[in-house]
Amino acid sequence: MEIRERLARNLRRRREANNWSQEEFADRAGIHRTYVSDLERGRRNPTITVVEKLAKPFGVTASEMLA
Amino acid sequence: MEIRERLARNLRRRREANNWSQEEFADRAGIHRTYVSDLERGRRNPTITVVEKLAKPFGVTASEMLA
DNA sequence: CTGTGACTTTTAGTCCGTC
DNA sequence: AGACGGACTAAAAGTCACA
Repeated sequence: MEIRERLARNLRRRREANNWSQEEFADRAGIHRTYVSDLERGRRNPTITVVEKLAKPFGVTASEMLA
Repeated sequence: MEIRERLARNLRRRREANNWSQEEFADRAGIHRTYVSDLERGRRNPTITVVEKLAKPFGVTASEMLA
């Protein structure tokens, strides 16, 4: 699943760029810690509203998270 | 739900630009006709793999469908 | 051709952990 | 700090008959 990989890499890259742990990011994004872990490993197929939540702490759009 | 609206409009706009009925587009995308109807009215919260399916017939990326 | 309600199956997403 | 598992609930996937 190509697109999941792309999201996974974007997420991890941006989170590490901000020096946030998965847990800290999860809190900021309002999602669960274990879910962030799964997403970064491309194990999940999130909905677009979740992608929007992921985008918010970075101040980017959902579209950019999938680019 | 902001992002669902954005997807809905992009989808309808692009489908009509190609002069495809919902049914014809559904066939091309490999999803059900009524699901397309729901999506264009913002009634569904699709996963990113569905967004990818929607993007394919237009030859664009999933990211562009959410832009 | 498209909208809609109802429906069943599948999976998204949470929460408890351990390694 | 993060990977990973099990069990659970909420919601999405996917389809249909009919307006």
